Amino acid sequence: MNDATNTGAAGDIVAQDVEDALEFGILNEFVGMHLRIAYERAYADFVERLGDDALRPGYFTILTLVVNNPGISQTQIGRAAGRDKSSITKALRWMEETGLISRVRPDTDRRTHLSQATRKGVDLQARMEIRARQHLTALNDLIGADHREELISTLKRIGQFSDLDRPALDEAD
Amino acid sequence: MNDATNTGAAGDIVAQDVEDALEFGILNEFVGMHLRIAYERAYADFVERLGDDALRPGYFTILTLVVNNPGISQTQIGRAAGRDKSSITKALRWMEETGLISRVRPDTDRRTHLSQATRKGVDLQARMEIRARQHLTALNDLIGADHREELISTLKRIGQFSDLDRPALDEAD
DNA sequence: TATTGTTATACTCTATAACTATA
DNA sequence: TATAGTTATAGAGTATAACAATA
Repeated sequence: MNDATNTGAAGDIVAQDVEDALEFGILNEFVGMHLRIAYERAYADFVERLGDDALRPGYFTILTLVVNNPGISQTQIGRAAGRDKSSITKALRWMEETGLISRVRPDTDRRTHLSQATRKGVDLQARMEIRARQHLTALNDLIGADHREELISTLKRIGQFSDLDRPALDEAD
Repeated sequence: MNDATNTGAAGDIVAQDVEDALEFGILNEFVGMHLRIAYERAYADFVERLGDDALRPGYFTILTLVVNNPGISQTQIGRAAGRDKSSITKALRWMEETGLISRVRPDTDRRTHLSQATRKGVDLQARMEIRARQHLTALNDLIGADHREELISTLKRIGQFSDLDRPALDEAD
């Protein structure tokens, strides 16, 4: 690691030679940064592979939940996708207007809106799922067949992580 | 999986009972969604653990790169952090004004700005790194000591993934 | 011609809080 | 009182494109 205690005297500063020579320090272990970069790459690959006219990953997630769970509510969608219910409103409205889903307010509880996919929604989801599987196959080539399940279960554990579960920590590493 | 081919007749729709009963379908394998959720949880834990007055993860990443690589340029920081150079400008300007870093335009190439941390910047980074390691320790408890390296190397591989490396894919799964 | 850093701008995704209508 | 969904608003994080200075 380089000496970084110089307080700012400008004369002796020297440019870093090449990118490869950089020191990452704690960033090598900084899971959050690697999660962000990996997420962005996965997102971009999905969009490139499915084309600009297809639904984006977030909407695909919602539509897939509706297709697989006719009668799902907006709140349930939010919980399943790890988002606040308010983040789902616009997507569902758009899907209803576009004819991908229909929503019903049941007499037994007129607060809730139960969503189900229309034929058009089911078909779109099915077409997208084929492409999505190609995307996953490409990712799996990177991940390695024997590591895939472990990766996903690890990500799920991190996703469920909350400060409630959190053990008290008094010292570093 | 439920029958989802209903085209919209409203009478027979039934609410999903409980969240646990939901069908995720392809979403179970949908790495991108799990990456996003895991990233958000990791980000939130970092912020909670370090406090509101500390730098956020993005700025911590930049400051750490500067501390570990005196003389690093803005473009190098961007590449190392997986972001466009334009996304770094505001952070570096702010850190300079706050006295965390100083920047020098060398006579050998007056286009570039070489950053180095001041004493104040080094101290802040060191204090934050202690807390950041507590955050990583908590994450590692979830990840499992024996899975940590593999997780990070997998995330790095996904992060470097580009359509250039991408093999042609003609069929699903 | 190419590169560094800057600026203006805009986009995506998401949450918070206040609201309504129901329960 | 509590819950489902809506709305308005705002924030974080980031990229694109055009630009000036410099190489």
